[in-house]
Amino acid sequence: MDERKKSVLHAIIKDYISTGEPVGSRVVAKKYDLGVSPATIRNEMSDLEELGYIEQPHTSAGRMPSEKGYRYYVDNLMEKEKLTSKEEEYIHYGLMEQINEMDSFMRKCCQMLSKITNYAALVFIPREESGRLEKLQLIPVDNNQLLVVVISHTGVLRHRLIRLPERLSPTAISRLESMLQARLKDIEMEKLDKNLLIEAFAAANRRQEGFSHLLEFMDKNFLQQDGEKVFFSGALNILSHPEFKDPDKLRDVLSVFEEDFQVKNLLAAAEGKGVKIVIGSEILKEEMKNCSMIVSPYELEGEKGGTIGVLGPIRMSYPKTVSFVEYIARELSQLMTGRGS
Amino acid sequence: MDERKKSVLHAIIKDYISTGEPVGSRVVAKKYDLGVSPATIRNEMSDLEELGYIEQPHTSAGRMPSEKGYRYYVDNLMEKEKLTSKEEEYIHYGLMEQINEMDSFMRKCCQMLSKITNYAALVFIPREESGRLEKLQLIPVDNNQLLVVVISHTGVLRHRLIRLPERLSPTAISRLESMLQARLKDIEMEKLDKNLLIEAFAAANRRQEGFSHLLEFMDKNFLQQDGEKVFFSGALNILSHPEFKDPDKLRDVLSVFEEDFQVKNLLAAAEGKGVKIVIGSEILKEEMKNCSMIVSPYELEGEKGGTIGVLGPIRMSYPKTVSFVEYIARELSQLMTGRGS
DNA sequence: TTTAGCACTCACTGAGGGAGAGTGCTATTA
DNA sequence: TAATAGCACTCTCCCTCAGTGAGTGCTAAA
Repeated sequence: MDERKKSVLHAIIKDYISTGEPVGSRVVAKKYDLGVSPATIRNEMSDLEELGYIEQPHTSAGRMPSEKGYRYYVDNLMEKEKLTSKEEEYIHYGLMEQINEMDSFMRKCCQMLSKITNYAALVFIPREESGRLEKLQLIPVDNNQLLVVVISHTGVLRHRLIRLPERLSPTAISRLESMLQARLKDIEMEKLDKNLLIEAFAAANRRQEGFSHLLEFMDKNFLQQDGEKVFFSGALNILSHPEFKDPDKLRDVLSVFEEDFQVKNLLAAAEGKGVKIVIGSEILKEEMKNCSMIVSPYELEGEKGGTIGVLGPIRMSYPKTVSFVEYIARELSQLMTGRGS
Repeated sequence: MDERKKSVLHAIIKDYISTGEPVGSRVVAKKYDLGVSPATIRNEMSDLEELGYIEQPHTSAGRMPSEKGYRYYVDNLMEKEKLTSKEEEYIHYGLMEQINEMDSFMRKCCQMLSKITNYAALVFIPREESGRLEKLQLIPVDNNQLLVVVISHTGVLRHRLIRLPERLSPTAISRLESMLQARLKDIEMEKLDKNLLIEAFAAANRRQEGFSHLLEFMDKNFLQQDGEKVFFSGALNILSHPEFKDPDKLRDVLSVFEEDFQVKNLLAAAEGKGVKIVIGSEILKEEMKNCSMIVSPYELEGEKGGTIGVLGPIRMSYPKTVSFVEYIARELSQLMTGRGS
């Protein structure tokens, strides 16, 4: 792969990304003046095709990059395009607006990313590490209801209202509370489900406490947190890219957005360190073979957080989009650090 | 509008709904034998067109219903199509699977509706009436954090973790607790925002309690519940209807699903008693002029709940879809009654 | 009032042909 | 030996044109 071949490949990919049309030898020679004639370019193109970096939709059409070509491009040829300070400001102040509440902030990041890139944006928020149980408190609401509040040593809180089969006296409640507290303290919050409570109640029963009928009123994931979350935004941006004018392809792509876990899998598969570009069939999902993803991890409170990224057509404006994803992931990490709540 | 005109209109609409093609006089005469010749039908059609119930895409094409035609159809001609007992069972047991948790149950209803009708389904859950404050409790989590729990007389619960600027002694906390409790008891939960707390703290300050610096750590909608929620499902079903093969129309419709509040407005506009059918431009949203909606209110715990409905092309299978919406709204109301939590 | 007959309209389809873009090959040049 | 110019060839795209078929509206007859 000599220098000239690289230049030709680079020119073809740049042109194809901006026009969407197969690019011919004449255009390469003229627009990206490499100082040689179209004929020479043709020879180089012929070689590049043999090497698998470009392909022809049909004889007598220009060339367009293959997946391998894109791969080579993002790995070796592409120069990231820096954001202008205007863009950075726009993003920064846009995100600041929603800084108060985690969920809406994440949503905002997602919207911002989709809006500014004009691709679909995805955000994955992992299950939060909630630590060990620190405190359990029972608060009587009225004669029929009892509020169970559980707090972990990291400050994560869960609560649940349960119905009481009968009135419990304040002393009975506080006895139950200290029994449970003693029994469950320091246990992993993740393990806090009904089975564990059954055990705890069984132990209490051995001391004739007789609370076990309470169990009937708790369901299986008693205090289990929902955990993982996925946001996406701008799914419709796909409509504006001509490669998805075919309804079947469109359906393929959009169908993934119908189910959260699919989006999650998508992002999970691309996990890694730093910005990562996944091209076409490298996304191991048949429906996505016409797409590329650019994803980046982000941090929460200085620790590994989730993943944020965009999904667009393979013919994506990589240099700019990479910078956007990178910048927003960094902003997100910074803004989510040291703010509490 | 004599009987024969009605029959012709009915036939045209039925045929058009099932085929999507403009229907000609020959087809009406043959398939829906009215005992007259195509020529007679043609005369009737000519009249119906003059009356505005049907229209022609171009001369020499068959006729198709106008919005007015559909309106007349759903009001006067249509017979609801009963569900088979198989369908009822399928829905019933499908919904039962998710009965435990309100949110996922609503989501399930929505999915069920979209799946079984093959249109897009929408569910609106209104802000819950949460009643008056019954009990306020402060639970220290650690030296830096305080959990505020608020319970209404109807049993609705909200909580919030706040950071403390400094350590507070248990007695200080319980003093604060009883002060707030006394001050805020019986207040409408809806009004519970920061302004109210400022007042409460101000009152406390007059007695030199000095907790007002806590205020800096609360944000504006301190204990405000998010309230309204919107689910939708099966937006992609629209893709399978040929009237949306035009990307612009498709975009119009799908864009509404990008923002919750738009979906909410859509449903809100169609509120009423019983199943309601909204046709084409009756939906007062330009983007939706090619769609119809069938919506129904549902009940929560015997009281007015939210709205559930489907959105599809104007050429919708009304008789069946109405029954589906009706049945699911009824199931939903019944299953959401008398289960607590 | 209904029907049969008939001329007319219009969308759709497929064939045919020209234009244009681009290639591959070959012979020539530096 | 590498680069170039020339040229024939290929293939898509677009336009036109005629044929077909579905369906209508009108008129005259039953």
